[in-house]
Amino acid sequence: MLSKEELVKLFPDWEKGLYDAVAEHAELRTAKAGSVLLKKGQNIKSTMLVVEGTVKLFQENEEGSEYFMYHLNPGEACAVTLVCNYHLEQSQVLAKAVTDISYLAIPIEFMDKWLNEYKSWHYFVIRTYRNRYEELLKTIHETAFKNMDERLEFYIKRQVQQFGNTIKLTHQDIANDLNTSREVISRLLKKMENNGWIALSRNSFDWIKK
Amino acid sequence: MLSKEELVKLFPDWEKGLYDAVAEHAELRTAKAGSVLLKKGQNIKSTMLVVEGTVKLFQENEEGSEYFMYHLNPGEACAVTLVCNYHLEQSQVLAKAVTDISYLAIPIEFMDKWLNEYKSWHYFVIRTYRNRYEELLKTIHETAFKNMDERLEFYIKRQVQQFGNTIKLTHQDIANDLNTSREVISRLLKKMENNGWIALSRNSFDWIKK
DNA sequence: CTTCTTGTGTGACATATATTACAATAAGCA
DNA sequence: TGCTTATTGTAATATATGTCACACAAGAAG
Repeated sequence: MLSKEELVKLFPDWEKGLYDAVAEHAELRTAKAGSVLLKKGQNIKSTMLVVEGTVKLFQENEEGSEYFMYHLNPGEACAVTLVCNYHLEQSQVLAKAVTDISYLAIPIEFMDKWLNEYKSWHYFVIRTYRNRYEELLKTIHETAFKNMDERLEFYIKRQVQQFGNTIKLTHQDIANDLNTSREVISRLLKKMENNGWIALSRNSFDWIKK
Repeated sequence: MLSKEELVKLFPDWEKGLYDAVAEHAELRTAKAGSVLLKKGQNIKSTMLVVEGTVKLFQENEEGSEYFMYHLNPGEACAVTLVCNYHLEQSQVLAKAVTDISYLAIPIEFMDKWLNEYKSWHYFVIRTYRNRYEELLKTIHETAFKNMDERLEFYIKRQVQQFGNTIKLTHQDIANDLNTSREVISRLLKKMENNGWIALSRNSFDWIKK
């Protein structure tokens, strides 16, 4: 398990007893970059709190296409797994590790209990939902109003904010995240390069726009 | 104000003191069908709990285009206005009355206070966020993966669920909600009529598919 | 070095949706 | 009643995106 100091660093607003409860009942797990943490339709058995690395959240459709929604970073929780006490809830989303990650897994039976016992947990849950709700609003805004060139630009900027100016993704990766085809992304990236926004190479490119 | 009985009916899971607090501090307001309750960018001064009628929530873009996300019904709250205590938060969404409505307006200074004092309010806030989060997921699913014909079908079905088989909207209304053009909607509705799904008339149509 | 696999570039074409233009009709009102 | 306006129908055309086909290049594997 993590030391109390590490927990405090990641989750600064919790109360004392909550750190102890987490230390006692959470399991520290790791996952390799690219691995699937939660599938759509899967029964939720535990809550996930990110400790290290980055997680990507997707909407998934019937044919298995994925649509990128937002990132989860250390200190953040997967909203969908936070409140699923009563109902045997199934996940509506797909979660994947982008990098190698470690996370705390807490059996969902504690969720209801902790909501009752720890005010700071309650606030944590609300803050998590609020933040994710706002991320979804942004995603809807892009998807509903913008053309692919602008959506790609927004997507790249999110990547830059997460990982820095070098984006280590293939055109196919991006196409999957935006639910379009590789050719469309290749063409638009080429246009961005001509505009001096990016420098293309194989398997990656750099955001160089000032 | 509403009687305690009416409050209990609308919000069955609250604790005793919360009904009293609401009775004391909430203001019962009304608004005409079509009126704007909350604009994007507007400072949030009070929380809205729907008492009667239906409210529509939109995403709004820079040019003032609107994109329909979901309905709010009696007993439901506008998520974005629920947690905005600290920051002088601005609304990210647009809310409009679909029908004549009445609602409870509670000054936001009580939000933080009540979170501290009433466990049932805390649960109410979490449940609200969770439900709205799930509505947004559905909206993203439609927008990201489906073509306009399927999105229109989904849209109509939501209307039917809300208001029954007769949909009192012009083609232009629907086009605005789906961020497309009137002609597209007219063509698709005509196709649905040919398929025997709907019966068109002026200013309204009926869902007749079995 | 050669071969194979994966990623990228690009043209041609198909399709979905957006835009423009205009006619026809029902509803509302003077 | 007749005029006016809002709504609907529909064709022609433009644009954005999706699909197919194929060439070529960079790395990986042998």
